Amino acid sequence: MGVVWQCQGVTSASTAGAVRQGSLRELNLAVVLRRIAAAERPPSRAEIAAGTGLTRATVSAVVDDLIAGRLVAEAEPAPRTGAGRPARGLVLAADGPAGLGLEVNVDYLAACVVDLTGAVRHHVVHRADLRPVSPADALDRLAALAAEARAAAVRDGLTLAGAALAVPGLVGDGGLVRLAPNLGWRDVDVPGILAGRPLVEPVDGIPPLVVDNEANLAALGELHAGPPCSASFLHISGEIGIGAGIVLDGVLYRGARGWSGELGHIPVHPEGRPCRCGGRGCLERYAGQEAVLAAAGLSGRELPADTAAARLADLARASDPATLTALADAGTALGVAVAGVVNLLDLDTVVLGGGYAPLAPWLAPPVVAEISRRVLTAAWSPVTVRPAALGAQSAAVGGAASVVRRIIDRPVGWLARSG
Amino acid sequence: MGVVWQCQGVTSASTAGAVRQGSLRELNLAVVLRRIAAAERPPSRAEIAAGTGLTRATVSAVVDDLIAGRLVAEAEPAPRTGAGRPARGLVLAADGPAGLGLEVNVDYLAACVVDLTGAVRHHVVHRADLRPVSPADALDRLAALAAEARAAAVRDGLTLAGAALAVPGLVGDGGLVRLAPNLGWRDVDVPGILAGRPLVEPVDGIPPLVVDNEANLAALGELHAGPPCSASFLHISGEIGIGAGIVLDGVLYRGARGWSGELGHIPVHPEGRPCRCGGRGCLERYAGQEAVLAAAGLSGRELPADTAAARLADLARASDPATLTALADAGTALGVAVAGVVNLLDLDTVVLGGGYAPLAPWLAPPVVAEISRRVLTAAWSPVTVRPAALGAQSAAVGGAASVVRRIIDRPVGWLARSG
DNA sequence: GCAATTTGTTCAGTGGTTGAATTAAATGGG
DNA sequence: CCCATTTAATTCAACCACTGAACAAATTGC
Repeated sequence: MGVVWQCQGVTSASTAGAVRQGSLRELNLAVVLRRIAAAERPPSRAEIAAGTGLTRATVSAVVDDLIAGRLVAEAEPAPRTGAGRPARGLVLAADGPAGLGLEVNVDYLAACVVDLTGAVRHHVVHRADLRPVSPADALDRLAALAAEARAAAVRDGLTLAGAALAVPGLVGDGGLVRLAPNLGWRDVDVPGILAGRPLVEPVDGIPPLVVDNEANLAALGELHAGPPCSASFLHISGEIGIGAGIVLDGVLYRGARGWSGELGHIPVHPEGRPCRCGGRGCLERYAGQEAVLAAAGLSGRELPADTAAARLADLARASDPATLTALADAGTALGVAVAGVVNLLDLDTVVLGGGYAPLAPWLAPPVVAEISRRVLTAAWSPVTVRPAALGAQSAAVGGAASVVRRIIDRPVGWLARSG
Repeated sequence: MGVVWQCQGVTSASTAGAVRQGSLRELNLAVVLRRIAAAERPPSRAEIAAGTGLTRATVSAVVDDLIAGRLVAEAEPAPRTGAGRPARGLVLAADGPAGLGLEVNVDYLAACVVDLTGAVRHHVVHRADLRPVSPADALDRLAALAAEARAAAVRDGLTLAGAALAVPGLVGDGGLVRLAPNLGWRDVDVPGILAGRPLVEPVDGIPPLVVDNEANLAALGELHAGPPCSASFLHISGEIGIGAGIVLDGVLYRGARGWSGELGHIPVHPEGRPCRCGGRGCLERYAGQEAVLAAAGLSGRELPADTAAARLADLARASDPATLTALADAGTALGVAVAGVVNLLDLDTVVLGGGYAPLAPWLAPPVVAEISRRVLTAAWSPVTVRPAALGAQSAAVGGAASVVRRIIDRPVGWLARSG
């Protein structure tokens, strides 16, 4: 089994939308499964029929297929509501397909398994400074971690249907990592290096390995694996660089070339501090990790990137004046950039993730202040600023969740597998 | 026939996506019609079948329905290509349904009719300073203009299937114009005022009147009525305020509450000139019409808003130094804001529309300069900055085009009408 | 004139939804 | 305890729209 990369979200223009005979069932499988996934408590076949407009007969037939394919299970009877035959509740199966989420970052590797219900079933983290390690060696270690997670999943009766790898950098066509500055990677052909490693079972319609930006996958995690949230939000991953995942109307927006979310280089002081990107006054120079550490009187080189945020949070909790000022200034700069984004996109939620998550108590107030000062429509309806629900490891979880989401959105690929 | 407002792009969550028996034909009607609309030269039934994956038999049946419903017509035989029975080309009908586009702006009213092919069949403009006129009176005059356009359309055998009204302001639920500062409107219930005026024939699935922001409709015009363009772009309407219509992956993004596109209040100098919005250093204060006129030594009050841009263009063509400096500075400020947007959204095209369209020769170079300086990914693939293809009146045309687009995207509503 | 070729139509066959009738499983009143 | 009532889920004949193959139509080229 080879490892193939496939661009996410690209629909072939050739046969786009054509509805053939069998597509009817294919589409209705997805409709019913999505409804089960989105419901707050296990719905009955009758409720699904009433909600979708399909006949009870059709829903029964579709549900039979889903149960036979181990995507759905019948839950214990729901609490009595009144007269009549009791409904049998339907839930997503916890022993069917699962997604494998992987992450390479500056000072750790991670692998996790998420099942259909969105539960994180396994999670392994391997701490190590990966800057001096070659890409091939780093991916070797990652493959070992993945094999470990896979074995654990198989023991639970789960089938890994696909994998997603989060990297802190720009990803181009074919899973090529164009540039991951803090990792020191440039033009690394990840699928090529991992080729031949059996990470997952092949499933029609699910790419065996998707490589994506860390911020994008973290946003997907917030959307699919976290508690119910707004359909249009910005997830900010504050690391050394500042990336953002943009979710609009419930779908991740990747940009014309897949390079959206470069929040770190939004100008906040057009003729301010020079930036390594060639511009001046980029947000990264005011709210990036290095800038905040320097303003707080710490040197970023001394401590691993991952603990930098924790260190700052400790100092802030201890009311260290330099740290409090540094965080307030960073929050203001962040707020200026975010206010512009909110004015442009009319978002109702901003999520502080990555390294910003533990610092949210100090960053959120100045961000909110700038938003209410600068956003025209804030008067009519408020903008929520909150820390990421999944915390720092959300990229790997988000990647795994994006895999199971694909199955929910197009279950026929999985059903065709087991025959 | 009452006038009803309906929010664009909102799919009812209740029956979302359920595919019933008849939906099959409904969806395939749309697939085939879209293909005919998107084709560069009239495609044959066989070409459509090959392109969509449907059978020739199915395509024939679908096309028969479309021809019977006056949405499609057979074109004259295409030039010979070789052996075999010659194909009969299919084109969108020019005598079927059409859209009515309306616009209220500071110093003019406009009405236009666009047919299925995207051709502007009629266009009436009524110049008048509307700032001293009450909303009810302004809408009265607009209704008269609409009646005129309607009569002309009927003479051509066209049927008006829906109307869209562009206003320079924020539009809330129910077509309520929350705030149109330059018009002096606040909480104007447009559908209520126009209620009872027969603007269009009722067609299932097409709201009789959509009220929308001018920048949104202008972007839709660029997308649907202009020459083929990128699927992800920003259309900037530079008037007294600066609005933007955002098209992502071929669909207009309206925001969580429908208030996206407030480009004018993106901060470009966070502690710079105070703005009437309450913030400081908003783009509008550096690149808005009033700011540019003042920098060029002209007073905005003297001349109607519409001719201000033309006046500036004249002066620039005559190499007036103050005007050239003013435009260069405005372009730089615009470029700073746009660079941030492009970094965030990874757009490949920026369209200068509204009052910026005639000034594009002077504004585009500094915008391009800021983009190439500040956008990380500009090195890999360039960003196009160009004037709007439809020019200044694109909002009305875009509104009309958005109506016919609805018919192309869901023809069954129209077909159900004529029985 | 005839074979070759491509387009478009006809028609029996089939997959999947529909709607009504039927069975299943509970509650509650007499 | 029995039975009417109520709601859930299944069964089954009917029907709609697509499928695939065969056929008719229209043109080129030998």
